[in-house]
Amino acid sequence: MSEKAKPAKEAISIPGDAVSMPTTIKNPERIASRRNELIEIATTMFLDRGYHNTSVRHIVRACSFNLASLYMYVSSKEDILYLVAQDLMNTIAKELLETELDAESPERAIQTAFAQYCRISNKFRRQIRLLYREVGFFPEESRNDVLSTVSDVLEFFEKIVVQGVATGVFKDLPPKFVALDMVLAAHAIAIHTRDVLSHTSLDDYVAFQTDKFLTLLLVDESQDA
Amino acid sequence: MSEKAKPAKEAISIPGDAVSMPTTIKNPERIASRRNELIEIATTMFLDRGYHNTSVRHIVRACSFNLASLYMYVSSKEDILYLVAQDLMNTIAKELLETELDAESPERAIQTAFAQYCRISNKFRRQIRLLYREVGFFPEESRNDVLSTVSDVLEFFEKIVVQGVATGVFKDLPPKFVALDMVLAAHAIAIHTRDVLSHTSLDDYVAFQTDKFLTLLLVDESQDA
Amino acid sequence: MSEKAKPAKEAISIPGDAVSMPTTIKNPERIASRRNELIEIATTMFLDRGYHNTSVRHIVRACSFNLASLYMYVSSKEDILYLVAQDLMNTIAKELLETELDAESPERAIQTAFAQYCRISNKFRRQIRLLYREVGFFPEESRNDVLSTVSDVLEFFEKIVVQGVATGVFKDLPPKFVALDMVLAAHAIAIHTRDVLSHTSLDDYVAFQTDKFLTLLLVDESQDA
Amino acid sequence: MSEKAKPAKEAISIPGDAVSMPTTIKNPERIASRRNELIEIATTMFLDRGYHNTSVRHIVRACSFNLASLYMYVSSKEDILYLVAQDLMNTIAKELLETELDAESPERAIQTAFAQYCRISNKFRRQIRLLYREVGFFPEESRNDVLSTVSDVLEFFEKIVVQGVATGVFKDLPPKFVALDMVLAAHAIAIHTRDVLSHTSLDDYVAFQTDKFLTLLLVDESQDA
DNA sequence: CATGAATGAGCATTCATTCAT
DNA sequence: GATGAATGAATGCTCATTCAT
Repeated sequence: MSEKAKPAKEAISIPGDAVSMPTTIKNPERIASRRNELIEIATTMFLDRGYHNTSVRHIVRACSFNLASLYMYVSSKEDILYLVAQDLMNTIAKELLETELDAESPERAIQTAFAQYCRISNKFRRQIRLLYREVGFFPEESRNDVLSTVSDVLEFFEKIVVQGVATGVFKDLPPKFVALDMVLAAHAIAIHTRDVLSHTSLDDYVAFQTDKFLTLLLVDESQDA
Repeated sequence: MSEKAKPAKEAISIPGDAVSMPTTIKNPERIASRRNELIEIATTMFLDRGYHNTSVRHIVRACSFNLASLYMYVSSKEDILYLVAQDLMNTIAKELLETELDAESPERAIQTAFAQYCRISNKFRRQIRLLYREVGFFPEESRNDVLSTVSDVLEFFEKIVVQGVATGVFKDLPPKFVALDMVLAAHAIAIHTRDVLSHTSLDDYVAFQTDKFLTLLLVDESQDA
Repeated sequence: MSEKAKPAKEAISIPGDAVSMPTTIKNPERIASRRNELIEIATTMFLDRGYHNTSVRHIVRACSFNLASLYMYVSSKEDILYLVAQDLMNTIAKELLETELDAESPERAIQTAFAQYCRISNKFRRQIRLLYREVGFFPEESRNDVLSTVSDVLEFFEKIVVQGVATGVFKDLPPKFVALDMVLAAHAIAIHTRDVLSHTSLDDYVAFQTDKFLTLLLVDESQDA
Repeated sequence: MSEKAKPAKEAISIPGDAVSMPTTIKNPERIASRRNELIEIATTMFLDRGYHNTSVRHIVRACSFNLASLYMYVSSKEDILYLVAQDLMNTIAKELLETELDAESPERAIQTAFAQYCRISNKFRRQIRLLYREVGFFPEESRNDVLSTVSDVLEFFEKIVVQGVATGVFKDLPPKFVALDMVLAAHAIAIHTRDVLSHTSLDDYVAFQTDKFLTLLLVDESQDA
């Protein structure tokens, strides 16, 4: 590499590029920056008013470019939703998947991971609500793409369970169901905020759920003693 | 009650009456029948095409009355959604609340109630999805009204847990959280159909969840002996 | 018929009714009057600027109703063109078909009919140009419908030729081709106005063409004697 | 001519040069080649989708240069249509004008010329339809320019007639009208394809028309015998 | 009480064209 | 000369809602 080479070139990730979203624009950095602006603005608006109550005009009014330009970076309103959803899922999943787990103890791994995902669910409450609401309107392909990130999250928990079972620390319960249970318990913070938080604190809820999962998973505790 | 009073008066329940939904129409039976027709027709359409892709014109085309008349019985498109949501929640809650439970055994009561609610969630998958999606857009008052029925469902489970704890059959776990867990586990059938049903049957899922809840709730049987 | 009956009821002809152009409007007279207004205004504009350069907004600005109302009487911009084309063709064909012909003499019938159609073609020059231009853009069904009126015109001439041939006054030439020739010669006044009128008068042109057709058609008179 | 002058200078004919079509570009060969590329590509598209349904973007996507460059060689979308129309007319006229005629016999000349133009009209059906449709929208100057080529075609026939009349082979009919008749009869193959071809073959039509014109033109055949 | 007809405001999208580089 | 990117203005059409009758 020469010193003058743009070393961060690889760092530019173009939103929507994964699933081939066609553009006449040549400069990838420009695409990235325009789409990112779009994502930021549209996310807020979709969160505030919902996808269907937000017009493209409304979005673009808050952008640094104009309506016709918008259509140089996305090819439909749905594309914007897709961009937003993908970004949301990525942010959420990334924050979870970066969590450092205790490789020695599945028990502690579960505790850490679940606590982390609860924290994330709490932080991204509205985003998760948006995803629950609007992903259903996606066409096949995009929906699958977005849901694949949900699968990543599920797998993250699944793997911990599988490892726990493999090392004899956890009972032999179906890992998929256990993982789903955990994800749901965390999502409930976003989706059923009232029911979760009206009577106690978030910490209490997380503590209860953690206890529950460990009780279920850990092999006979009485024998541990 | 005057002699001239219509004795069946109580039998007429006017949809939407709970939460003030103003009308200039005097005859309550007319209101009830019009609104019921509306609910029936709109429900199908919202389920098929979604709320936002269904136009008021489209709805009214299938009704026995006309567009202008519709606005004598509801005051906006949102009102129709509210009517539909309320009806859906009532149907679902009613079907659960009618379940006959074994008053003697909280264990069997839980089994019955949970199995029943899973059956309901499976039967009303699309309806539950519709509710999850659209209720968030309701204004305060209507949302609370619809969600109060969710509370009824939660309480139904809560009471069983409370009773089980009271009779010493169940461990002393927070009943609200346990109830929420159960409701979520059932809703997952509707909301996360793929994840729940792709690898096993509904029965397996229900069995797993039932086991889980009983394991959690029942006081250590081995020590009882 | 009672005296109070609306005797002219049958007289209301709804433009576009022949080919089923759906409407939510119930009152047929209203449909007729709205569509007629539309036809009158759109015809002028299509004539002035062409179909593609005339926007629905532009048309409706000159109407007594508004954009949304327009779409209660037609279902697309194309429908307007169809209405206009149909009306043009009907006007033209009607004016021709009403011509009283000398039933005794095919020779005089041809003279009268052709002269009349030349007069019409001259009067409706721009309309004929419009039809030539835009009919090609119609979808199958409407095009056939409009072209069927052209066939009526062709048949009008064809019948005269056939009768002339049958009575031995005309030579046995293919009537379809002869009729087409006549129609084309008349249309040329509209389509090739420059070439037709730049060097002589319309009368000269008509006289030339009439002579031509009679020369072609009439069986050798000199030999008859 | 200087020695350095490009000797083939005269060979480069710049499309659109006849009628002032301004350009900032200096190199005439470049203009010619760009415009020719444009003509080739746009012709296909106009033929396939019509002028109004073809966007400048669509055209340029198939070109070797880009949108902004296009506007260095033409100054509007209409210019492209003009270029195309001019080229179409030239191609058609050239193919006719190259026809070798029997200088001795006006009769055979007419036969050959008309047959040839019918062949051309059949070959270029869609092109002729395009011209009929769109030329009317041209502004004065360009229309005249395009129509002057039509005049060339008319004159081609006119001259034969004039010569026939001059040599006493043809009757003294107005040559302009006869020529127009012939051109129209040929164009009918393109414009009234259905009516011309639905009942017989092209050859029959041409034969009929040829007979017709000869019957009209040739001086008293009975006396020839 | 019912309804036929109307409408203002809005929608997503596309266009021909221009200009800074 | 070439081109990537931008943009103002318009397009056809639909919507929820209202009123005169």
